[in-house]
Amino acid sequence: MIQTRMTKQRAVILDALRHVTSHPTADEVYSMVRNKLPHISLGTVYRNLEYLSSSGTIRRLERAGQQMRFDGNMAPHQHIRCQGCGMVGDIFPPVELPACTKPNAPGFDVLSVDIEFVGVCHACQEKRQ
Amino acid sequence: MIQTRMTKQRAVILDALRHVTSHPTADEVYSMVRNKLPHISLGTVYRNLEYLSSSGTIRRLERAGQQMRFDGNMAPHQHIRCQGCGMVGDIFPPVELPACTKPNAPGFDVLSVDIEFVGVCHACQEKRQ
DNA sequence: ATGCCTGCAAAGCCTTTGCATCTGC
DNA sequence: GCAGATGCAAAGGCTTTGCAGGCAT
Repeated sequence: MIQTRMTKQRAVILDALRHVTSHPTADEVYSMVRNKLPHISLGTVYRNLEYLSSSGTIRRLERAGQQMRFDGNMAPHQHIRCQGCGMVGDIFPPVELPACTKPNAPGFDVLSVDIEFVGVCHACQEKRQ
Repeated sequence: MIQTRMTKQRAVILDALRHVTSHPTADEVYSMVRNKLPHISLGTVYRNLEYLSSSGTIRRLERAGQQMRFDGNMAPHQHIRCQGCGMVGDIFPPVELPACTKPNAPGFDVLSVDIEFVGVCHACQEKRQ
């Protein structure tokens, strides 16, 4: 990617993500930034989220079957996802596998581990009672 | 869900998943079973995969912003996903977090951990050279 | 015989993309 | 000025769903 220009749209999107801990979806980012940029398009939001995440400025949380979510916090941490509503919370500090862990993965070169927790948020717990 | 009938379609889908270690996507399952049931519809495949996974007969792998994949192997194991092509391999035995691990997840009741590895499969390694 | 299940096709949802225009550098 | 970026809208890919008929129990 050759994109380098800090346009108004990109700056506002990045700023919005950094001032929030809610791990918003693309359309949530879209409505967040429309307060400041009423004419921004959803396509632009997607293009910037794609650029920012693949350049390592933000994190993309991707789970198939659900929407992608984005995180402006680059400090090392993990996530927990609510089984009921999909809401994502932060786990800090991150938990680690024992240092000596070597997964048995024939046919692959292991690059990294991805640890995510599954839980129920308080709002969804109340709904269940 | 009230579905209980072992239809020909459901039996063939389940059988196909159990005789394969490739973690196929829904459309891969579709083409696998069309050998035996040429007139099966993709909708039926999706409905059965949904039923079988939510009844705990098969596993649904939903991670990484790609298509859902399905796994007929219910023995405890983990997965590694190729960064390049999305292929999924098995990790056996599963690696574990230290028994005393308690993630700091304010606002959530933790239910489980989801550990997945990221790597590169041999085919994709050769492409990169 | 009943109502769960299927095939077909259309719709839904999220995301990507083509194109003309605009703008940061 | 020019290539990168935008807005708009259409298209794309995967998944779900409505409906009428079919089949397992």
